[in-house]
Amino acid sequence: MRRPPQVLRGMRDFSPRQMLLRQRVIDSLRHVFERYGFDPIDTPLLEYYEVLAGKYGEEGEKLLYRFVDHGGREVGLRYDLTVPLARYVAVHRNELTLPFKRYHIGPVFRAERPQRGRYRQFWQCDVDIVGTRSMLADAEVLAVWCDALSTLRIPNAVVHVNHRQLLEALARAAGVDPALALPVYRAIDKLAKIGREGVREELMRAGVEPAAADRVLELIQLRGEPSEVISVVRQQLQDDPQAQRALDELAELFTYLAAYGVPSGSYVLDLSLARGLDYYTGPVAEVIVSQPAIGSLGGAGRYDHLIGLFLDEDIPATGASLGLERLVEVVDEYGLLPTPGTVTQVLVVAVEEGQQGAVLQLARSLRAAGLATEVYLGERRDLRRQLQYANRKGIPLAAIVGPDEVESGTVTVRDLGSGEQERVLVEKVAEVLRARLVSRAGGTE
RNA sequence: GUGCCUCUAGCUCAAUUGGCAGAGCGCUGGACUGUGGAUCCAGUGGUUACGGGUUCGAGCCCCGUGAGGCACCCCA
Repeated sequence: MRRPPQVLRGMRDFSPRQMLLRQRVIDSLRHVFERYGFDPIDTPLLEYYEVLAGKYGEEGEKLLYRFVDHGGREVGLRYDLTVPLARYVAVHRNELTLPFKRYHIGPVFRAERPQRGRYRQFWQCDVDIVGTRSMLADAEVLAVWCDALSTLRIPNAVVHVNHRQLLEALARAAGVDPALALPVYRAIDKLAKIGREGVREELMRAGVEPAAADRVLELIQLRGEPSEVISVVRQQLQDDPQAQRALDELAELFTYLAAYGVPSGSYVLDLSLARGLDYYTGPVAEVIVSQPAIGSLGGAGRYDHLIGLFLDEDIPATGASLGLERLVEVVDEYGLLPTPGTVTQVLVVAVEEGQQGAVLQLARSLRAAGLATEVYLGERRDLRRQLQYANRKGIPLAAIVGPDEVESGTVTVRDLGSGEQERVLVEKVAEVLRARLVSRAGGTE
């Protein structure tokens, strides 16, 4: 037997069932996004390499797919949807009414080593608000996030919030130049994974004095009800004006978040949260889910100077991203969205070859009535084979036409799930099928 | 990008110290000429991921490549 070719590392095919599930998740997200007035946009998968270069930090840069096209252009596959948005805003600046709210759902590429929930091609689902510094925008983006997560009924998802400038204040508290603070952030971010002592060791290794390390540890261990954490940190960092400003912003953000009606249990202020992407400037957030050990479902944050890299003018922006594959992983794990293996709702079958004409005619009228209708196209069309096809494919209903039915102007409707069967007049078939589909859907929920 | 583990039929997995490559499920046909999913019977299944090496002999040992997984790094 001939060996079929493999797909590229970190890239996958999707079966009909998988695609139907992915589409359902995407549909839910789209509906949530649109309910807040975000409009869709799309951008090319390929950008000039220059557009992407220097936006993601040293580590991110290595993961960029980069090549020269046949015209000798240096190009790159998009790494996220945020930088393309910034480029889009720069290009279409004069057509946009600010604040500009858009959502964007599509594939991005990172040349990483694949793992569960981590692929080289994956989909991001982003909402962003461009053109306002107001914390109202940051709050709205997080409110949309929480709405999306609860719409999908994702269990145990918690939004961890922090502030970039608070992180820098921590680095200062540790006696490290903010510009050289990367190892400190890295250590801080591992708190949940390696624990207090682990972080302490790593801070020391980064050259932090023991006393400063203890002070940092004390701060990052604060987590929980935002207003309480904020007041404690406010005292601890009272000599740091930048930290005070960040705390003001966070206080405002959390006030709005509550006003948006986001349940207080779905987010925490977590001073140990660090995010790697270079472009973040203000509040940052991450959705973390405990159950499938998949890490974060999404990242969010304010980036007030990214768009300015493409323009003379600096335009502030904030946004949030969800990873489709990781959402689907959770949805799968908990069976949150039972998905059929086919879109087909009805198979119209002929008992004998003589009824084939009647079958095609019935199929046509069922399609006109809006039902996803199939006829069996195989060469051997005995009844058994056709029902077997319906069963294997997961088609819920069959409409059977035989000599008796033709003679009496009826159709036999068979429910493949229950095995129930009834004879109905041709004119009523669509109605009866629809009723059965509804009761099925109602029954399985 | 670094380290470790894995790869046997479409799927899930067996195969003694290196000695003829197996089972269940699936699939095909039949028991069943107007009824799928149950049961029974029969049949179909393989370059052991790919390429090389050692050996009288390799699924098993060695090297390389590819893919998957775990950790690191980083992140969605």
